[in-house]
Amino acid sequence: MKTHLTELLTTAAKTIVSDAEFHIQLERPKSAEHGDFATNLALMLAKPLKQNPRAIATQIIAALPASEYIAKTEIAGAGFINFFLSAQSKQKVVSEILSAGVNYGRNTSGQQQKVQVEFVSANPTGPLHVGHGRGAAVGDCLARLLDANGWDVTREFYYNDAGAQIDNLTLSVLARCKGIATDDACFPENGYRGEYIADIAQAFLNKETVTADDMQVTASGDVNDAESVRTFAVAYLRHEQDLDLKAFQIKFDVFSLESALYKEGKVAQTVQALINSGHTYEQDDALWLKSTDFGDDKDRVMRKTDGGYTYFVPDVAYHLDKWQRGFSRVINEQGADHHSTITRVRAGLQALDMGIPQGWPDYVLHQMVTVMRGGEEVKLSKRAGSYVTLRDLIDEVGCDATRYFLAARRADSQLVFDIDLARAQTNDNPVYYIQYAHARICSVLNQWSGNAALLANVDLTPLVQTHEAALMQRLNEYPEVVADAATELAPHTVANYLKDLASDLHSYYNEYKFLIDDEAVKLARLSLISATQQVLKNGLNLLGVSAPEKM
RNA sequence: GCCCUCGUAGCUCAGUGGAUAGAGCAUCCCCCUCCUAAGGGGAGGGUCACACGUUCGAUUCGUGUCGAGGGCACCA
Repeated sequence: MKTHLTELLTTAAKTIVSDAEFHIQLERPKSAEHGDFATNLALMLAKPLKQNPRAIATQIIAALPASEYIAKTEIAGAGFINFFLSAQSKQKVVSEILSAGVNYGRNTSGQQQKVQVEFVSANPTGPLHVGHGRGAAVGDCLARLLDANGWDVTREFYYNDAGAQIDNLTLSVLARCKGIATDDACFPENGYRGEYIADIAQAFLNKETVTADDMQVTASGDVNDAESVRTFAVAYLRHEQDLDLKAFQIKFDVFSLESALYKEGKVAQTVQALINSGHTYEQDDALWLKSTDFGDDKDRVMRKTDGGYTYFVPDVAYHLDKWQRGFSRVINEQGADHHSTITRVRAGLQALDMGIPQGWPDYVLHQMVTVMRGGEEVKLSKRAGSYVTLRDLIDEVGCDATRYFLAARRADSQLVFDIDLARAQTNDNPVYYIQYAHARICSVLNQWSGNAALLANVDLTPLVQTHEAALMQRLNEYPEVVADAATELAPHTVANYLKDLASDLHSYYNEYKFLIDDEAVKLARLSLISATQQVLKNGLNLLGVSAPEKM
């Protein structure tokens, strides 16, 4: 419809502005009084034509080719042209949805190009916390959105399993094995003090076996074998995180390990490639990258005087690996506390001189999450010690509500997670509000004894009420929401849309009855709510939230 | 000190270079003989942090100030 209107306006505009440059902007007015679509074309042409915008609007409307889809046009405000669509063209969406089913809203703009979404990527040093949960919800939703837009999506999780944090973890577990209390002076100064460390120590002493992804590790039980403690602790925590992810219903296609980059020589190769490209230099017994050549505010050390690499070197190696695996597009979803790595990783990749685009990869950063209960901030978890775990949250409010709340806000604004609200089974809670709309429709359709398959072909002309028009208009917007959310990398817009759609449905539900004697009106209405049910389901699926048939 | 993000109703948050800035909660008033009241309708509530620019038009774009959070190591 948008395309159609754009064509009409282009034709009309050409009769007024010969060859001048203009482009058609169409928007959906906030108020129904302003029609179904509006354009500011006359306002934009006012300056070059040096004419009153309303006068221009009159000329445009006069030059507009006739269309069966448009019921009325009018000039409003400073010079807006408002379009009112015919009832018939609004009704079309219902049969479109019912015939497309789960595919309604999907498009092929991604042309099956490969895209990788890397998210969560927690260090294997503890259970996942709320922040990881936000990354998981946003990242998974991004992946679903890209898939819906025709991209070939790979979900990837990267483990920093080779750095100082892991040494720290090892020391903490060792201390626990030896029975050193967390408040003892002998306990590692920056050690991990959560209860889970004691669990790992106990399991290690019991010589247990743990499995994570593709690895299986059996503990030696020997407290003098630090290497065994290290591998066991990492495997144990990866397994824990696997369980966290499972509880959150998130699946990854690929797990990448930092340690593997070292083992396979990719870190060394990357360093050599950087040296060869001439963007490095030796100074003070260290190897430096001239990252200032690529927009960084200072040069960065790559190899320390002790011979070890700084953390960003494996990061560059990892991203080079992504590039070589054929991901011309990569989106990294991470906490905003990592934003300083962006410049460095990109600088490192530029320094390789391998034709990697300047702005590659893309980043989506999320801000911090504060958890509230009973009006007070929740900071501690018994299991993890210093932070609220994702599992605590899922156990308390459920997977659906957790996913919804963590994905329903703009990633770049700070998020307050209100546990009481997420638990509430009332209209306070947007998750239930949306799911309830879906369940209500299911209930009505169940009570109707007819054949649902026939609804795709009923006569829709009885759908003339204001509530029906509003609902159809909303359903019509869904494909744009899916497309825009992916373009903007903004999953939260899907959540907002669903809330609005549910609201339209509830209003309609309260105003009219569906199971009535008038067969023609009944079928048309059932058809409309059936289409609404489909879109609610498709949209909830993008968020990874279930669409229950009963509540 | 420098860099990044944010600042919109009492609270949690949407939103947009354009028409009277929206929703939910909270407050107040209404609506089940009726397909799920986990619902609906209505009222009140705003200097879109502040200032100055760009623009026909700025809450939206730019600069500065203030406030919140984060980042600024041969830590990860």
